[in-house]
Amino acid sequence: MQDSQKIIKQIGKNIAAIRKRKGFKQNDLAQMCEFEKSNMARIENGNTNPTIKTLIKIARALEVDLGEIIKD
Amino acid sequence: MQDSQKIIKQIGKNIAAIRKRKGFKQNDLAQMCEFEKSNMARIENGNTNPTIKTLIKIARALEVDLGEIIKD
DNA sequence: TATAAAGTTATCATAAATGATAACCAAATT
DNA sequence: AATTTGGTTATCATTTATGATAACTTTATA
Repeated sequence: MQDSQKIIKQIGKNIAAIRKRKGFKQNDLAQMCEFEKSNMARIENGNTNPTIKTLIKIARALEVDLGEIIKD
Repeated sequence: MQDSQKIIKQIGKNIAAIRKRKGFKQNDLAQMCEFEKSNMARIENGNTNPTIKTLIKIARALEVDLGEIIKD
């Protein structure tokens, strides 16, 4: 769906923004979440449809509420 | 992860609560989301790790913000 | 400009979400 | 008790997220 895609893109932007604000590289964050940096890039660019578990891991690594990541 | 599981269970409870409050059956909601009622049961019971797109569809069908669904 | 570092994209394998269908269970109603 | 209705679980197929790896591009820095 086109509208879901917009939200997914926004989530990616949120993650990237928080990550940069906290001074992490994509690779750092990927390692903290125990997944691949290629996956991190896919997520930040909205090129995948992440599971909620993946987003939970990211939120935890960034020490923010899950809501911070999904809000637009 | 065990902690992710708790959040996933909570998300399921949130969905079920909102659905009931709005007077829908699992099957109604499933049809609105254009997926299977078996999948709806899996999600409400926390027996799967839904994608964000799935949760977006549910939030839209229930006419609530995505945040309402993921909050604990 | 060259070199390195960060990010992106591609590819293939594997694990898991969802589709599709059916059977089963629980609760309500007759 | 029987029937119906809503919810749950099981199974198999298909699709897709992610793992794993590598190459490529972009950006920063010497």
